[in-house]
Amino acid sequence: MKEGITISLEYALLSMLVRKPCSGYELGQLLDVFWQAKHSQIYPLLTRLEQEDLLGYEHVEQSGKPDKKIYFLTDKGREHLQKWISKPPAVPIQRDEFLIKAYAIWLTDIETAKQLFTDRIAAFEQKVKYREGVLHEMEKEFGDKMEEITSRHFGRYILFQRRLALDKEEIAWCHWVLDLLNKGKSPVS
Amino acid sequence: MKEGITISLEYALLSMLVRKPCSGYELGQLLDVFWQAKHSQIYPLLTRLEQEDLLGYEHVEQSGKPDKKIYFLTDKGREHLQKWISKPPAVPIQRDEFLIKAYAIWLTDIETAKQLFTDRIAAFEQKVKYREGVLHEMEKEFGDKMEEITSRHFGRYILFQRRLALDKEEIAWCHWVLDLLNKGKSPVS
DNA sequence: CTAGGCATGTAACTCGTTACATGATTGG
DNA sequence: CCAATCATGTAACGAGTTACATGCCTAG
Repeated sequence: MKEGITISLEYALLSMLVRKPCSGYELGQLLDVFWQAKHSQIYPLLTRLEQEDLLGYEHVEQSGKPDKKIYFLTDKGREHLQKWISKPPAVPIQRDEFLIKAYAIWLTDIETAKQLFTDRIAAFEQKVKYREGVLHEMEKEFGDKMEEITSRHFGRYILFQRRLALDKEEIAWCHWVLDLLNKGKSPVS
Repeated sequence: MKEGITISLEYALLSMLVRKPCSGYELGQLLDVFWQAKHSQIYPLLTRLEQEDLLGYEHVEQSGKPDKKIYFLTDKGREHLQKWISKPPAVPIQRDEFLIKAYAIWLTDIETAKQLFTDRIAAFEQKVKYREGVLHEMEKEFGDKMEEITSRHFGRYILFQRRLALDKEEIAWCHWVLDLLNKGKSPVS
């Protein structure tokens, strides 16, 4: 009893920690590529996973900064994660307010519409820059070793490549929409 | 007081209904392009929005099928939505278990990894087919009228184009990963 | 004859966010 | 001096899911 309360975040944490030990704080940041969670959800969950012996931790004292707990995966945790991977994944969900606004964009004037899309482009260009930076760092550090499935950096590498491609596609789409908006505006033909 | 409890789903419903009146059941299906919600969340919300005079509804009797309520947007609802559109959208979130599995894929054997990605491709090819079908229907029905921002179908059109492009990009990425997996496997060089 | 689609609703629960709480250090 | 970063935690609430409930019709 009490077992089996799933929670995908649980596996998200395990999959991060199997690559390298992290503090809860660090996990909150790294998680962002494929899952979003606030620290208020992460910390209690880490405590629970530690109590279930899926994780262990080491207390690290720091000078000038608060102390931290570095969590690592136990053998039990590794097995737990491994068994889960081959099971069929749940259907993906995406919640993006921008898309609702885009759906109802015909209600607004062209200027407001353009503003929304140019802001979107700016935001995504920031992301692209950041992803490219991370990928550049990874390449410097690991070379094409991470292109091998046996590398513990393989997963992170392919996910950053995916996000990058998707973000670029989103930008391209925004430009396409902006072109449509401009076409409608011009009083030519 | 009591005002301002946000909920993006509220605006998702309004933006659907401003295009055309729908039943709660229908909304649940149409919503899928940009927001996912179960009927147990939709029905009570529709009731609330109706009580707040943002929506009205008409009771429609059907033969062979259960009766239904066709909801429509009131002027107040339209204004409410319009005001919201120009405000900066919340940061998007995506939760996809597959990505967690992809992150930890290096833990598994190559066959399991391949299976995961080929299943993903199959699922997304289904989606692409469906989106293309919908776009085809839209083109037949409205022609390039929907490429104009003043058309009430503009939003739906651009969102389907977006989803289609993104799904295709996802498939391309999966193939790229499969290539990497095959490279590692072949005992050539 | 039974599984699935149409159609609406409520109750109980879990997942996830916001707000509260603390505190030292660094950069503008 | 104020904001941000590092670092961890709890409490209260809101958002979203699962399960319960009903009932008729159609296709395999």
